[in-house]
Amino acid sequence: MPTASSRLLALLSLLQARRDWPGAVLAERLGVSPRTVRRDVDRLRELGYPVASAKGPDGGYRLGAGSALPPLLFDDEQAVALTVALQTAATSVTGIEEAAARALTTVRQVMPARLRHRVDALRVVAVQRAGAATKPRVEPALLMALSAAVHAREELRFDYPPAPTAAPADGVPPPRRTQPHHLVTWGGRWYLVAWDLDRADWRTFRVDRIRPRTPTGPRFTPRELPGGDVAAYVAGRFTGATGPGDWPCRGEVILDLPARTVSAWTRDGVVEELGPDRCRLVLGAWSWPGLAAVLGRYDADIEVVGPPELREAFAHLARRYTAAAQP
Amino acid sequence: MPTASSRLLALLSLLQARRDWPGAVLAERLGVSPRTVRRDVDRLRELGYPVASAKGPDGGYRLGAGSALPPLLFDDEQAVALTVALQTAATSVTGIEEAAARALTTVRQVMPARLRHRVDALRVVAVQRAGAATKPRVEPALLMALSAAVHAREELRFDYPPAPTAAPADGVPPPRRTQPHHLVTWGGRWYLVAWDLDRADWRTFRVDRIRPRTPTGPRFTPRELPGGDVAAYVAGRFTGATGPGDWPCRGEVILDLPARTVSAWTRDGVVEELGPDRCRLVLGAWSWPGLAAVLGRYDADIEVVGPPELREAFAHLARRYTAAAQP
DNA sequence: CCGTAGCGGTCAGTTTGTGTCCGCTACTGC
DNA sequence: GCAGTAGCGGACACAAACTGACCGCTACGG
Repeated sequence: MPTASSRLLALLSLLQARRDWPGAVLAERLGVSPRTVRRDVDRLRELGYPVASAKGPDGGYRLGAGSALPPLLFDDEQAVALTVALQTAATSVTGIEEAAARALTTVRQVMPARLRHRVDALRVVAVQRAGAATKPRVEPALLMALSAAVHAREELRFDYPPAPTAAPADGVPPPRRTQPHHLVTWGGRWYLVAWDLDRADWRTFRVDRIRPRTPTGPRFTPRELPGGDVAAYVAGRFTGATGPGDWPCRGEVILDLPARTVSAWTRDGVVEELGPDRCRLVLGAWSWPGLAAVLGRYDADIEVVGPPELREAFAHLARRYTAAAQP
Repeated sequence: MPTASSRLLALLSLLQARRDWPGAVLAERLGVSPRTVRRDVDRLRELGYPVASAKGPDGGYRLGAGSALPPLLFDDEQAVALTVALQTAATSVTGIEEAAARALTTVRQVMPARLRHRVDALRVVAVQRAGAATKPRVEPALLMALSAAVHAREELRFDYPPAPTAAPADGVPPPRRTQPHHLVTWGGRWYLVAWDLDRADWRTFRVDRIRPRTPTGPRFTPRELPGGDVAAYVAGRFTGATGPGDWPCRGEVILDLPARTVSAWTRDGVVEELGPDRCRLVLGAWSWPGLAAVLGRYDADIEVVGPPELREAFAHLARRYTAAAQP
């Protein structure tokens, strides 16, 4: 039998059972020398268990907070929030579902019995919106690394292979040099909002395509994001001007509908009121026919402001729809 | 570092998180050979942990119930998952963001310092998809009450006011009598999947409209959901037959595109492969023109299978698009 | 009846664990 | 402040274990 491993677990339960354990007693109980006990305690500490020790007479080892002692004082709402958030984590963020499940069982352990029961009773089924399976998985370590750079305000270099749809460039693109400002999740995908030092402009990078290079660069002083609000910036990024690989097509139309109605039905895009039953809509999409199709959703007369490609797409779709309407 | 001992703890943690773990997957996760995984499992069994295993295809390891686990600690991945899940909780579930934030600070307290720093460094901005603000807030207490009924298998009576869009009925509808089976979140909304005793059929209720009545009824024996899988049932509910207030229009078309391509671009809906470049798509929407418009996104020839309303909608949209294409 | 997946034996090479010995430091009580 | 106690940790040599590779075997499901 593997004496070392099982002894470690035994040591854990001994430390759990009593407040103070002199090293000599532990040595005897575990059948090893005091030196080995000290080594085992070290190992536990390396694993993260907070083992406190006191020197001098009445010294000894004791298991500190963090694993058992103070049952975590959650109120009911916190317990519900924890459970729901961890059980549905996969819906908004791919790639961490299993870690989230483990985290839930871990916190469960340090809860008072009453809350533990609540957690057990709360079983949530999070149904993915279809298409979620195709979302890229993001490594927790990568998230951590990027966020650490944001937090430390350290310049970040990374490789960023172009999207496969992009035209093949000549040779390997040089690494990006950036000042990372925000880590953002939007629609189940991760983005890094950063100032691109070479392009001297803000960029929104897909986290799953980022390959960080070491070492990180010097510290930088954060700039102010245009508009100040990250959420607004990112939301606008996907509807406004063409970003790197995002919304290659962007068009402008006038709809015979109240601005209120249109914005209620519009996920992204900019709506501007022109009259009680008339508004301007600027919207982005991956392709011109796609954009034209989306604009058809509004069941209202459409006047194309531009660009011409959008007009052509409407003509294209009109032909296709005419054909589809034939029995 | 004692790789063997910590690996045992990691193995325990993994086994807790999921029902079934193929040996090969565990081997990869732990960074050892499958042989060593088998040995580790043996060790756990020697230490008294009930690890069940199944041979053959779909085999794997699973942790039996009932054993007292050693105090497990958060590892790096759990810390990241916890932080991300709690910071982005509002994205998938409205109404718990504040409780989630408080829960995070509470959990933070029982983490080793190293992980605490990681948590602090991980700052995530969760950007709502537009339209999320209109999502109804759901009370944690209500979720808890419903989930408790599901867990306890107690029949549930509740008032369920009809959607405001429905025709005004005469008088107040009587309370629903149901056998609640699953609590489901989908696209930021909450649903209760239950067997409606009066209608003798399955129903999907919007949680935010449910007003429970007390007391709850007697215990019931769960029925089997058609198809067995809740996720599939709910997903189908919103794309298939008309549910309560969901997807009033549903149509079927054949597209000249590979099924893979279509499902990659389809949030909801059922895709069926008909050939290498041909597939059937069943999709739901709020209106016929809306459905026709969405189908235009795929930039492929469309053959309408039915219903006739969809064909008409295509003709309607064709006229509109022709007009829009005029300068 | 075949493919998958868990089971377990053997073996060699290497890593780790262990006890012993020893000097050091922190705390307590006298 | 001085002794005694108890935890800390380096060094070292020997023993034990762990690990991966390779093997054939057994259930199970289709």
